[in-house]
Order: sequence, then C-alpha cells, then structure tokens
Amino acid sequence: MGLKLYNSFTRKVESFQPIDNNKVRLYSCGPTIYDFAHIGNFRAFIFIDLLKRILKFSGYEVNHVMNITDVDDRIIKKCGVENTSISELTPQYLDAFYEDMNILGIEPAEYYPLATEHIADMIKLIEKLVERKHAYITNEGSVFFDITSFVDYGKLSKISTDSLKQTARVSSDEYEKENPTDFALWKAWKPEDGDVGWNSPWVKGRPGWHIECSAMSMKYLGEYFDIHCGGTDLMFPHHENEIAQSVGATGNEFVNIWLHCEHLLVNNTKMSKSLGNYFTLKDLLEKGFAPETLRYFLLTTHYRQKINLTFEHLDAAASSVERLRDFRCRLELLAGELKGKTYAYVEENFLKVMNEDLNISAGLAVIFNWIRDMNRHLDLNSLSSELAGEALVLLKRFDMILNVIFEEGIVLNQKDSDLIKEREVARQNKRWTRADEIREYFLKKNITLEDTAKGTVIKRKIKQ
RNA sequence: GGCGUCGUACCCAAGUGGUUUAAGGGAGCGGUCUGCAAAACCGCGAUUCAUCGGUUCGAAUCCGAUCGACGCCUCCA
Repeated sequence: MGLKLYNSFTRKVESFQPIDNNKVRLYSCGPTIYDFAHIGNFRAFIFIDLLKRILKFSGYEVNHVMNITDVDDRIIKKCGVENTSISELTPQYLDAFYEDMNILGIEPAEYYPLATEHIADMIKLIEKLVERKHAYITNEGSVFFDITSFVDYGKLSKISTDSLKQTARVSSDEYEKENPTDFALWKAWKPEDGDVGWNSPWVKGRPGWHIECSAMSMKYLGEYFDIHCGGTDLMFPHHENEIAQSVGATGNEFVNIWLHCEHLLVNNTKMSKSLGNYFTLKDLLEKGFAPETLRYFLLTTHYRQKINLTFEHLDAAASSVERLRDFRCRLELLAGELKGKTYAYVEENFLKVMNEDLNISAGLAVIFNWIRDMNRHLDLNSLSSELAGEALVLLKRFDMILNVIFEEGIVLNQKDSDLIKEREVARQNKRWTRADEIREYFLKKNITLEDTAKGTVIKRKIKQ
C-alpha cells in the first residue's frame, strides 16, 4: 500500500514517504518566458498536475513551488532583437503561460517565484559556494562552479566527468573557465547583455541559469525537501548542477525523490522550439481540439513513456472524453442525492494501481470497466436513483484527478430553447424533416441533441 | 563514441516469471435499441508479445545476440 514512485536518482521504484508527516514539499522547473510555451512543455506540467492530484487525493498536503525564469540567454537575445527590455518583454508570456495552464485544467502552484526577484538570494548562495571552495572567480569577475570539487557530480545523470571532458563544448572565448565543463554561477556583464545586469560582490552581471532553482527551492521549501521534478532533458546538466550547488552550499541532502517526465514527440522526434516542429496550445485549439481532449491526451500516457502527437491520437482522446461525459449525463438524468459509498471499492482499485508509480493506463481500465458495468445496469433500468447518485459521487472523485468529465452546464438562449421545444412537438407529430433540421442546426454549434425516453438530452460535442 | 529508454492487435496502451490460451481506450465489422440518428449494450477481432538463441517444470516477462525507433551527452519540459 501507499504511493510508489520511480526515483531517477536511484533508478528504482521507491515507497514515497514525506519528510514531514503528511506535508509534501514539491519543486518543479517552470517555463522560460521568452515566448509562448508549446504543448510539449505542457506535457511536463500536466504530469506534475497528476502527481499533485494523486498526492492530494491520498490525503497529503502539497506545497508546490514552480520557478519562472525571466532572465537567461534566450530572453536577453530576444530583447536585443526586439530592442526592448526584460520588463517589457516577459509579462505577456507569463500571462499567456498562466492562461494556458488554466485552460488545460492544471492546478496552480502555491508559489511562482521569478528569478529576477531573487537575485539577492542567488548572490548569497554563490558567496557560500565561493567560501566553501566550490566556486572560483575569474579575472573578468564571473563566478564558476568547479565540478571537480564536488565528488558526487554526475551521480544523478550517471555521466562521468571524464566522458564530459571529451564532449564538452569549449567556450573559453566566451568566458574564462578553468575547465570547459565547469558551469556559470555568475556571468560578468557583456555589451550584448544591454541593460540587463545587477551589481554583485564580484562585478556587474547576471546569474547563471542553474543557480535560480537552487536558491528559490531552498528559500521556499527548505534545504531538504521531498520531490523535485521536470522533463528528462533537465536531468543533465540542469538538475545535476542544482544538486552540486545546493549540496555544495549546505553540505546537507537536497532532494528526496527526483522525478523526470519523458518527452512529447512529433513524427517520432522530440517537439522543440529549435527544431520548429511544435504546436502551441492555441494552435491546437484553433484546429478544433477541445482543451479537455488535449488534457486527456497528455495525461493518460504514463509519464515515463514518450508520446507521439498525431491528430488521430487526439481524435481517440476526444472519443474517450465523450465516453466519460456521456456516462456522466446518463447518471445526472437519474441521480437523486449525491451521497453514499457503495462504489468505494472501485476507488480503492483505482488508487491501488495509481499508487504503482502513477499507472494511469491501469487506472483508466478500472474506471472504464466500472463504467461498462454501470451502463449495463442503466440499459436494463436496474439502477436506482440512489445508486446513480452514489455513482456520481465516485465519478466526481475520479474527476478530481482527470478533470475532464464535469463541466459547466450548457446555457441556451431563448431562441435555442424554443427551438428544442419546437423539435419535441415536431417529433410528437412525426414531422421528422423539421426535427432533423433543428438537430442539424445545433450540431453546427457543436451541440448534440439525443432523443431518449426521458426527453431530449443536450450535450456539448467535443469530437470533430 | 558514452549513458539511457523503448519495440505487445489497424492505432494508442497495461501487464515484467505461473490466477493472462495478454487489461483498457480508439477505429472497424455484425447485432439489439431508435422515426432516423446519437449514446449504450452484446458479439467478432493478437494461439501471440521486433527477430533469433538460451535459462526454467513454466517467459511477453529473466539472460545473450541481432535488427529497428527515440532521448541525453550543447539551450531545452
């Protein structure tokens, strides 16, 4: 019993036990707000959402911090190209990010700290690393982490420092590193940085990318916290460097469990900005895919499995969401009070498989098997309104995880509700042409009218 | 070259030594129901788990080889 998770650090599935009773402290790497995030980025955020929802479902309290990178090479570059400043460039992308997260039904983190608001914390941390001889200052005033000073370097990604020496890009012309594999903590100001720069004990400049996560995670979650997660591509060098910085500075353990999410692929190739093979959320919405469809698609493949994005795959996801919602509609038509726990065993079965490293495929199998069983009873009219109410209770529980089943009801304007009444009369008088005409009219508005023994059922159409 | 993940039906995908002559979803076909639809239900659908060899009383599951796909080693979710 209890949740088990695959720890990338030990490469084993481990029982999860929070450090502090039932409080879970979770850090995840957030977006760099230089542009709109693509749907591959959101795969990772939806994975974190699933993790958080399962933790909460199981009764844990979750304190989640997600950083926002609002200063880095790409941002500075774009500011140069567009002849603007960080404070003018980034807010629009941050807003878009929050909006997209909301559209995809992702629960917000407790904190979204911005890198530029934590420069002082980063400087303090760098000072500590210099003090503890893990970092050195170059002639120009940049500060680098000396990876040879940290014996466990490479332990997370299983990359040996020897092999790194053979492949690391030599960039001594950019900064004066002692060793090409050392990474920047503080970068001295250069003309192409424009007006980006902060004063520091060394020289005016800006933080390296990795230090923000060490500084902000420890500030909000303490030196040692439960879970740190992100995409697999962050494992090296980003997370490896975070460990080096954090452990180097405190001498303590840093993170209990590391979780890494696999990539979203397009044509069997990683979706990425640099390859240009990406879709933003907006792109896919404009193609007619519903937010629920996209959420379901990203949510329902195991997080350590690559997903290949195809429109066929999205269509299949839409059909599945409709199946779940159609079941909800049938229950709603029948349900009495929403109480009771006749179906608690189904929830137990669900949680049991979800506890195995978030085995969502097995979890869905539990849900769909139950739905088929319930539909059978509904077809036979052998489900009482009490039991329908109880089933609805469970369905709501499941939707605390999936968040695609329940929606705000459809509100029809006067003209449309009159049309539906007209259609009912037409059907009674067997004027089928008129009835079909009205059904067509609604279909164009993505509303399906279904004729049942209990009258017309109005549904929002998701599938294209 | 180093490190790692993966290959299960038309598509997606769970299962990682016996309770599986392999869950679940989608698509398809046939049927029930329906004015017609839609939804739902019933039935059909892998004697087989990339290939070959080995271990075992027993393998999709363990080991080895081969083939193929992908990721990281450089910014990246």
